[in-house]
Amino acid sequence: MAVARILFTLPLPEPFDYAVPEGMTLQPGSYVAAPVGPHDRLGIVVDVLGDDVATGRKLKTVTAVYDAPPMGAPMREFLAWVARYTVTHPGQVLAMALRAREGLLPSPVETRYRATGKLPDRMTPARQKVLEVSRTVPNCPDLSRNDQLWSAVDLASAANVSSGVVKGLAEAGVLEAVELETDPSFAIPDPDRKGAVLTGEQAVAAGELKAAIHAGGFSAFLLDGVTGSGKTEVYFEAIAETLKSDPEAQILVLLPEIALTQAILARFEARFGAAPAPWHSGLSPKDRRRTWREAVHGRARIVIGARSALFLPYRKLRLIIVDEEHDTSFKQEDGVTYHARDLAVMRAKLEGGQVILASATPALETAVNAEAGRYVHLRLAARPGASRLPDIELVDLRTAPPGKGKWLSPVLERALMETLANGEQSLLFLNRRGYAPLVICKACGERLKTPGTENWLTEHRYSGRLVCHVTGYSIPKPTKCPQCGAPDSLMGVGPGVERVAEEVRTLLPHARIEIFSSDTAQGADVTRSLVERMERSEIDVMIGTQIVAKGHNFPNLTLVGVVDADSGLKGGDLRAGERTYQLLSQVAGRAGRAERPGRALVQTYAPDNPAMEALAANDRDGFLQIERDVRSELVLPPFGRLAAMILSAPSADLVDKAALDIAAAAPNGDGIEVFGPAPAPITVLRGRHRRRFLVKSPRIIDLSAYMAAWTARLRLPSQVRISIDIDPYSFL
DNA sequence: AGCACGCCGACT
DNA sequence: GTCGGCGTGCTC
Repeated sequence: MAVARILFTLPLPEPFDYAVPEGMTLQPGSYVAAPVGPHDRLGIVVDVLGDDVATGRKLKTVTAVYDAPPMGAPMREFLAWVARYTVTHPGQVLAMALRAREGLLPSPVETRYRATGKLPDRMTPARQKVLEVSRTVPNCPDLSRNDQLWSAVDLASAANVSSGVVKGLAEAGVLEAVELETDPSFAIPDPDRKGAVLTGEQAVAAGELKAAIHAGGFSAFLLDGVTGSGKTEVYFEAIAETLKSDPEAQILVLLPEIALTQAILARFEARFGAAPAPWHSGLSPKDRRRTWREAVHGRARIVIGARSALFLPYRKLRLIIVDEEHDTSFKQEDGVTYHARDLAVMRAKLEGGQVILASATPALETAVNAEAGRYVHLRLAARPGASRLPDIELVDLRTAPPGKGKWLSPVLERALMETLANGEQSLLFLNRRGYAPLVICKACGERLKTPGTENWLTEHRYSGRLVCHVTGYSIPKPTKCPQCGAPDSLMGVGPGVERVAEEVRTLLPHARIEIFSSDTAQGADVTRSLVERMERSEIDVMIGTQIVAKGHNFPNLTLVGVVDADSGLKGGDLRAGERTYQLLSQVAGRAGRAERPGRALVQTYAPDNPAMEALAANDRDGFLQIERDVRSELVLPPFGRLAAMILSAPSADLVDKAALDIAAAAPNGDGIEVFGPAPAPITVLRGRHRRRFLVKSPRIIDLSAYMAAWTARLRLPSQVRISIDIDPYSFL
């Protein structure tokens, strides 16, 4: 009798051994159920061993093996590598891969009815009505074909009869029952449909990708081109080539969550004649199960998803595309902390496939890898068609400040007036929701905060509330100061989009003004309607948060004003300059995308900051060079390594005490510096007080191993929890 | 992660 | 005298 070594989706210290029953064949990667304590649990076989391993041991028996292709060796290696790198339990990483475990079972079926053409022996008005309705197509989103397939309930209610009538007709053979899979397979993409005609430069890039796919084996590419340069068309060619090269090949396209729109799905469908399989946190349990099952069986050929789609156990993953690879939403911040872009490269390497990182403003890490030759650098410089990048001007707020109580400088005010007079549109960008980011009492100077924290409350006039953007805490705006009791003394300080809108209304009383932020654009419908009205020029001035930076193309937009370009630079975040550059160049790129030339005015108190200078000069590579030198000098990523340890406990007292013990337990290491403890970026989260250590090391040090060694020897009170974040992104 | 076992405070 | 708090340890 063989022995199976099984890794469970539980934080057990190691894989457990089980006897394999007669007649069950298992192999490494098989999905199995086996008893752990009183319950059967899901796991995968990591090894199949001889019966000598069982001698002298009382082993339990594997309960069942699921009918799915076993998880391949590259995926299992990937999961093990992720666990080690992120200092997480292997079982917990496995749980991420098996998040839709219902997909291991066959699709549920539901019974539908259709007319057979036979007539009942006895016709009644009710039966007549049912027959009429049954010849129409039900309004059912799951049926892509023109199927006249009705569920008994829908048919009865559409015909306005009782379900007994339908049942009777089915028994009489007038209606026939059809079993329909609840989770049908996805349509198969067709790589031979014609794509867009590529420009010379695009064809060269596509040619390189195709050659690598044809040659096989791991290779990584940076597809580097401004918005509108045709990156998508180029990687479509790589997808088509991969589909052609192997009838079982699967392709994963990773996008920032916010970019996973109907529009991008439609674009894939137009190119390949089939919509890709979607994967993101908002999927219904049914859709989640469907995509998971189809991915595991290798039937979903193209999966398009947010960062977690990287953990699906594809049967044969050959190509990964990370679009907008610089986007910080690829960094998972809670639970298992990982960066999907970095992991995508590792996964492609282990699978022996290709990975394409696409961006107009590559992350420094990516640029450095490309420069070092680890990635093939494909450049798309030209913007096809008449559109061109806007002229970017810095507005020096030190010499041309806004009037008292205002946030728009005279230069920007004039530009807004001119643009309106020309019948063109303006977009003002300010990455601050609400009316004012801080509320103080004029009488006593009290700053209103979320109780028990240092988080300021933001005034929202739209809703008449004070809201904490960190914890979600929210109260109606008090009529008197909660500290000193002075009436009508609370005053909003600093600008938010609502206040800027108010200022524009005063400046341009006849303009049509809208705010576009996560507060005003709740739900896909409202968002779409705002975007459509902007496209149809029914809005003159749009004031938006970073939600406007992504992807929309407004042909009549010719002026972009950045109200406070410096806000992103504050806070000592090591990627602050980089992120500011990426965001601002993306926002500025919204202007003048059609025939009309655009203009971007960027208000700043720091016009000589390298990020600002490079932005004005449209010199991305120059900017990256400066950032690179700074990071290299300071031995920060990607030239050094960083890790964070966050500890939390129900009380500040407890967490501070634990922090001292943890600090004392830090192992010594050559070149390793430990900073902290300090209050964590979010000091109080869900009732838990948090402290953080930051660890810095040279590149050659295995920082994951160091963090693992440090935590392994800690003995902490059970209320204190610790989590490790390798290569943290938030520092504030 | 669950779940059971085990030792100290407010109840019938 | 018990019911129940959650701290500690185990699961092949």
